[in-house]
Amino acid sequence: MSGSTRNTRNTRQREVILDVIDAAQGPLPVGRIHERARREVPSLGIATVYRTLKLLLAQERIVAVELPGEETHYEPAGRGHHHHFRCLDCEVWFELTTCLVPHLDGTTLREGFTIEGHYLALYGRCSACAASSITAR
Amino acid sequence: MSGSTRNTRNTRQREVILDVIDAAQGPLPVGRIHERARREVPSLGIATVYRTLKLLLAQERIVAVELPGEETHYEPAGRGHHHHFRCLDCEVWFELTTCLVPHLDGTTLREGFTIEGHYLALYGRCSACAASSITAR
DNA sequence: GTAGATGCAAACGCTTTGCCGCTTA
DNA sequence: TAAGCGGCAAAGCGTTTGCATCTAC
Repeated sequence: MSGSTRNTRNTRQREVILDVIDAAQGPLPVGRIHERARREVPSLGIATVYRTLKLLLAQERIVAVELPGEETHYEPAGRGHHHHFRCLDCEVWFELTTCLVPHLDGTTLREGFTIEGHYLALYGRCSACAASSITAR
Repeated sequence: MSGSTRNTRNTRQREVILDVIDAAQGPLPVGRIHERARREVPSLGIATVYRTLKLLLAQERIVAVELPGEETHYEPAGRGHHHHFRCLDCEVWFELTTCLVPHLDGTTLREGFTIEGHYLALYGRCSACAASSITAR
C-alpha cells in the first residue's frame, strides 16, 4: 500500500526510465537518466523524466540520493542503508554495500548532540582508475 | 598571497556580510546571510551578497559547505577539517570541532576503492531541543 | 578623479506546471 | 471511450550578469 499505484498506467517511457536506473552501477542525476532513456525513446521530454521520477519515488521504487555539492541522484529502492564512493578520476559515484560507521548512531557527543542518523560520502580512486594511472607512465 | 586582495575596497556591505558569517554558530545559506546583513544595510541587494561570497571564497576568508539535500552554506575559513550536525528539531546546522572517522582515509575497501577523503554529516537532537522535549510534557 | 562596488533589472539554467492531443486499459 | 499520460512551451525560482550610478581611496 506504499505510494500510489492506483490509476497508474504502464507506459514505455516509465519502463525505460526505471530500466535505466536499475541498470546503472551507481546513482544517476536527472540529465543522465534523460540522456540514456532517450536512446530508447528519442522523443522523451525532460518534463516526463521529472514527473516519472516523482511517481517512482512516491511508489518507493527508487530513492533520491543527495550527494555533497551535486544535484540529486536516483537509484533503485530496497538496497538498505549504505554510502557512496566517488572516484576522483572517472567521476563516477559507486554504491557501497556496507556501512563503515555503524557505531555512530545512538551515541551522544561531548557537545550534547545525540546522533540519530548519519550521512557519509567517500572520495578516492576506483580500482580501474588506480590501475590505469600506474600503467599510464 | 592567497586570493585577490589587490584593487579590493573595504565597504560596509562586505564588512557586514563577513561579520554575519563570523558571528553564526554554524554555516549559513545565502538567504539567511542576506536577511541578517540587511538588518545593518537595508538596501543590500542579493546580487551583492552573491558577489561578496565569491570574493570572500577567493580570498579564502570563508569556505563553502555542501550539506546533503541543502543549498550551499558558508562558514569562516581556517577551522580545519571538521563535520556538521543538524538538529532535527530546530533544524540548525552546528559545527563539530573534531573528526569522528579519521581512520577512514588511506584505507582501501574490499571493492578496491582507495579512500582519499570523506564527508560526514550527522543528524539528531541538540542538547537544548532534547531538554525542551522532556520539559514539554 | 577613477577604478572598483553596488543596486536594479534582465538573463540564465534547472525544475515545475498548464494545456491539449495521444495512449493504455 | 475515458482517464491517465506525454510533449511542448510557459512559468517559477534561485543564481549570475549588464549597466548606470555611486563611493572608497
